[in-house]
Amino acid sequence: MEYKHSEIEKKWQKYWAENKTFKTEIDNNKKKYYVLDMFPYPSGAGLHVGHPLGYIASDIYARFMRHKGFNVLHPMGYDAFGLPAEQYAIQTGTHPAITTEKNIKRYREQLDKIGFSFDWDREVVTSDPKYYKWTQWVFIQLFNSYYCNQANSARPIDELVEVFSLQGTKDLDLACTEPMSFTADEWNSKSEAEQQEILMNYRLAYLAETWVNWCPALGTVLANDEVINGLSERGGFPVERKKMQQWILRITAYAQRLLDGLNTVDWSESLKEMQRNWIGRSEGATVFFGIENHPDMKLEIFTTRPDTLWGSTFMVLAPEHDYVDIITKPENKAQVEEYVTYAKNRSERERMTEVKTVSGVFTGAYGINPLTNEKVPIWIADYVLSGYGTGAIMAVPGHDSRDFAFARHFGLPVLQVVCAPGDEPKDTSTWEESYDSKDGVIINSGFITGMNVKEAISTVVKKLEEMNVGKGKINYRLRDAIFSRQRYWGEPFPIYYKDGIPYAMDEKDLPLELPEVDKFLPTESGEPPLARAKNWTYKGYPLEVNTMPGFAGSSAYYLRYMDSKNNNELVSKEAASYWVNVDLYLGGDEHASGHLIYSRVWDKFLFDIGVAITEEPYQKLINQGKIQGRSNFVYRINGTNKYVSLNLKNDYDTSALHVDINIVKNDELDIEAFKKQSPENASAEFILEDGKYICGWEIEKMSKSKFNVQNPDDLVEKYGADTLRLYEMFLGPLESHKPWDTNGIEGVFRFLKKLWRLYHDRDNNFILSDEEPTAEELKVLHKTINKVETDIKNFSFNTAVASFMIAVNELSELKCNKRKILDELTVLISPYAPHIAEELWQLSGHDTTVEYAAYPVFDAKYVHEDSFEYPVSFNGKVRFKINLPLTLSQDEVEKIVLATPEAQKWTEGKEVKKFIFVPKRIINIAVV
RNA sequence: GCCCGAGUGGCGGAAUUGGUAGACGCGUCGGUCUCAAAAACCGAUGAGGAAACUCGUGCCGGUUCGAUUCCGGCCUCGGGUACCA
Repeated sequence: MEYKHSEIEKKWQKYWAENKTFKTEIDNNKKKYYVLDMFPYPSGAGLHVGHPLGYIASDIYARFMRHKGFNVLHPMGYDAFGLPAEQYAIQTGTHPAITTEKNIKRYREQLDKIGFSFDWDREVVTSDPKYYKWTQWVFIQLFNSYYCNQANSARPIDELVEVFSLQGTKDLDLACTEPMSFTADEWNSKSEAEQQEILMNYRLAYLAETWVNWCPALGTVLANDEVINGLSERGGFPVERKKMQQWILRITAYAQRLLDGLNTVDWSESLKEMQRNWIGRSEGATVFFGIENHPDMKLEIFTTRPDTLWGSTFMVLAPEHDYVDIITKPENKAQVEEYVTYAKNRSERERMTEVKTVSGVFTGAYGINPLTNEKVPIWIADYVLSGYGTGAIMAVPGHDSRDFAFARHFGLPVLQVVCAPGDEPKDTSTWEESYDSKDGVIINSGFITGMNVKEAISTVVKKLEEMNVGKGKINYRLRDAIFSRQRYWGEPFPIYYKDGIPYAMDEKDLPLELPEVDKFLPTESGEPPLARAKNWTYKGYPLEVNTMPGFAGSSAYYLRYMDSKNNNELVSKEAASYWVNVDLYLGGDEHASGHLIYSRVWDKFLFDIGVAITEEPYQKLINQGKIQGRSNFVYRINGTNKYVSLNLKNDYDTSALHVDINIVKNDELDIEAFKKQSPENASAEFILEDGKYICGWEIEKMSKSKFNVQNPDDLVEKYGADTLRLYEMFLGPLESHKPWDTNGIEGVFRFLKKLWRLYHDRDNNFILSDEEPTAEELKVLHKTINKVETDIKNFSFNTAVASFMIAVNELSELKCNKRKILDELTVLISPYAPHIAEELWQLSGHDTTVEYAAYPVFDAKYVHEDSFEYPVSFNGKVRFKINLPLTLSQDEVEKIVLATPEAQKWTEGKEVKKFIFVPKRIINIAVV
């Protein structure tokens, strides 16, 4: 009568491993399906129950699709480069490779216990030279490429060299750092060093001096997505702006394609929106203003509202703008310098928190509006950012809230040039806010007066272009990605310096392995740790001492899984053509502006150079919710060693203390276990309610210090992997964030015991009846099959678990232990609880015939007792039995079924809305 | 501020295109078995009411024979983002 989960689970895990049950090969007779999890960073803390949530869901889907006859690729690996192992190395001297290997081993043990159907033969580890050889290879390709805006594709840099030597920059539209223009003759007369410097302006991986996010505490620079509110994402340390020479990826070249691609993928609307915001496309125009007393200079500004040119009453430069020194009048110099110094010394964080403070200073200079020839004062203010647009704006206080606040603060004039539809122009001195809306009619604006805003914008842009004082322009918020880290534990750059000029290593010399160093710290002169390595040279030239950032190794790993053992190519044409891209990708939404952007850029680049087959790497993406911690508290009466139960604590003066959730069950404290925890606890006294000590609880982040970390191994040991799998799914919708709470796990465990008992007698002998199931029993089965399949397809894994429970309850009530029911039930449940399913399947023997049952759905009227009618859909009572290949989709099955004489006879004269198909015997579980 | 998302019993959460709100599980209460406990099983469990019945899906209003679902206006809580011109 006993369900021995640990015996069963060990047996099947061993069987799967020994038989390589889940090993996947290219099979052109089967349709492919690629299920991928975001691979984990193997941290020293091991897995907690939050990690497997997504893995369980993807495993269920992978197993389900295998049953459906697909050739499923479901790999796993490790994102193994990262800060924690390096910081541990700095503290202890242990090489990060050793720490990483140890952690990976632990992760693997933990993962294996949960019974995942990963093809471990395809495992990748980003810190393995065999793997990062290809990360370095991609970097070389990026270095050797430029982006042609006309072709909208990356191209080999050699091609550009040839073009330059023939026509210079004439007729070219290239993604670049700074616009350049030169003739073929000029190019040809330049030295090697000069030419290389120019090429750097166009390479997709380039070296440049820029403002970076420098984190002194971590001793490295960070990418924009690694900085949150002015603090480092990892560790929460302050981040400063600093000008440094860094490797950068020209991801902005792909901005538009990143945006367009979002329309072709099946991602959640919120995630797509996050990416759209991060890319931040805005359409507008650049306009050249004249500068009084500087006839040879033009001040370029960017605006999204060229229609408001007549309403511009002043201009603003960012404090870092190059023109500040040049145009400032001598009498304003002192004030301007003071302001620039003030602005420079404000940290990013201060600047962010003091957004509402208006500050600025007048330069004494005037700009000249190219359309109106009006003179407008030029100010300096830090609400204009040097990094966006041109670092200079024309201020239109009447129609921009920030300009409005500035104008009011400094008493600058406000003009109205747009009028709300159906409204009369109003005296701007009475305005309390600007009219920012684009819905309106232009007034007081020369030749565009009377037009609507949209019309006016295009008319002005046309005019600006005619007059050669501006042009239409699209700006993106997206910035190029800083790609250097001053760290040891990352991929070395395959770059060496000859006379200070960077060159890519020969591909055949890859991988460039990480060198040994005596310490994992920067050198005394502040150079990155790799500068400590002896003989860190290539062909006698010094090698790059920075390493690549965390996102390097994770940007193309999905391609590598397709062909992970291939030592000659990142991925073979054959493998890439068969597997194409990821059909289902599961992971957290914290990667929206990092990994999921970089990875898409790499894929597009690899597509451009003919390695990847599609432009989008991840077709469908699901963000599983984070599992939060649920802490338990005990209440100690202040100044005593007495603890009072939750509902009585208001009668006392108490302090809440975290208590280890592992000694609390359903919020009831295990007093004996508590006493054993420490000598102090041993003498504790308790004030109980109803003979129990009830703990309080709160939702917090899962962390060791809060004693609320739930380790999956303990649960697997106690309840088994099948219970854990079912319970994690049962917890709630996959995508919502939810606290971990073991309060309900017993219910799921009970369900599995019940399932086991359905086919076992009191002495734990397997019992099975060969009788034909009754109509009632079949109804239970088919209802469940239908519901569970629909749920899995909708990724509604929690409701599917409920259906299993209902089915087993009903079958228990019917005392049904029929073979036919068991066979199908086992297959159905196996994605969720594979171990028990395998065991029951084996005990019962199997049958692999495939048969579809088709239920026509038609409209009918339901007559309510209150005598009104409403339409409903009913499942038809007639059903078809047709033997068809498993690989067919529902649509294909429908087509075939509808063509049969049987179906035509039945559907005659009836309005059949759709058919529901239930594949009966699905497939042998283990041996795929 | 802006952009998303969500508010349903004591708790986690269910409810095809509007159609018996609260599936399933936890907890609680009662019972069976037992010397007893554990395990297991059975029953009850949104609120009020003896009952018939009434009220109930954040709040207010609307559409409808009928609204958790659709529309308008608010409130609250999450998440993202932030002087992007």
